[in-house]
Amino acid sequence: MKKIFNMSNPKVERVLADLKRLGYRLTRPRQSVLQVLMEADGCLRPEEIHARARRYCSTLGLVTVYRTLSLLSEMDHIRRVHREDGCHSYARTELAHGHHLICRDCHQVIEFPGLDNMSTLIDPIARETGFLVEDHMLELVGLCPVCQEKVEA
Amino acid sequence: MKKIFNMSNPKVERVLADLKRLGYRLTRPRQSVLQVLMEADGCLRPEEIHARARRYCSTLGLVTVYRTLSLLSEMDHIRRVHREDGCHSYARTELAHGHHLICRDCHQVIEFPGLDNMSTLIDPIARETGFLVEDHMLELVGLCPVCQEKVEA
DNA sequence: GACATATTGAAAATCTTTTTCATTAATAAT
DNA sequence: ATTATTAATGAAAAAGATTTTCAATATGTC
Repeated sequence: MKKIFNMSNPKVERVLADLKRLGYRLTRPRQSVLQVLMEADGCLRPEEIHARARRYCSTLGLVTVYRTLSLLSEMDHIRRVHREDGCHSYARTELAHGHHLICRDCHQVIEFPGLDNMSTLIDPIARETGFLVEDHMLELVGLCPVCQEKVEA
Repeated sequence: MKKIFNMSNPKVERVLADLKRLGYRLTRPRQSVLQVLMEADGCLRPEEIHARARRYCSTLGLVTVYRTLSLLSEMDHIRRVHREDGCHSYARTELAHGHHLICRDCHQVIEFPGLDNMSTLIDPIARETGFLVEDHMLELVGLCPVCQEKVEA
């Protein structure tokens, strides 16, 4: 299938090429979910992704959204973010990589650097405890500047 | 109601006193859940807590486990820990406080210090982004020494 | 364009967690 | 101790999120 969007987004292109490379089909439902994820500047819940992606593929089912999220996660093009309520959100790896700052009001996600500091934090702990640390998750939750004003107003 | 355990656990005692102070009743179901949480050295899922606490209170329902977990969380005697699969586990605050190191195999939780380092990590980020950081969550996931050997064996 | 089959959507199933509500039991008053 | 008050409980049902099943569909290949 040909691409369904006229204005090609380089991020989308890259993932499509990768899907193709691995032998996956470039279906309309997949492209619609991908497009939504790549044009978003924050993390989205499966339900939100479904709603938005329907604008590009009206027959899209929620199940396919889950399946696509799972596929894209495995390929590490998106990352799963844990929400306080126990559900999950997803954001493109670029945003979710490393650590993130999540606005509890607008759900905007900002990535921040600090990976170097992390290993200085983690290494001594690993040494002391004998743990083999395979992964770490740091999430800061708070209010972004815009939502702070909303609260004050 | 009188305490249901002969050997009193000081951690349990302290929470019971606090419950009493706040006007909550010291019921057998509550005491059984509390006992399980305070004698555990790791984090447990509601289902596991239910299974274990039934040994002390055979009529205990899962619903009451959830209600008690929610109450004890609010009182900050236990903390909720996010699991990779999206479910939650609970551990007494003593264990869960600050940051934790979770063994992905045996689910043991080890607390580690490093809170001081955290604010040196967080403060500059808050300054740069304008975010009001209200909470942070750092979880390290890996293999504890015992489970590392199990894998190698 | 036709074929083989990966992918899809809908419905049903799972699983965790919450809500509802009549019953039970802890506490305080007697 | 007995009784009254009402917080707390358990069972069942509801609510959500996510996964599985399966027949129908659409993609990439020949």
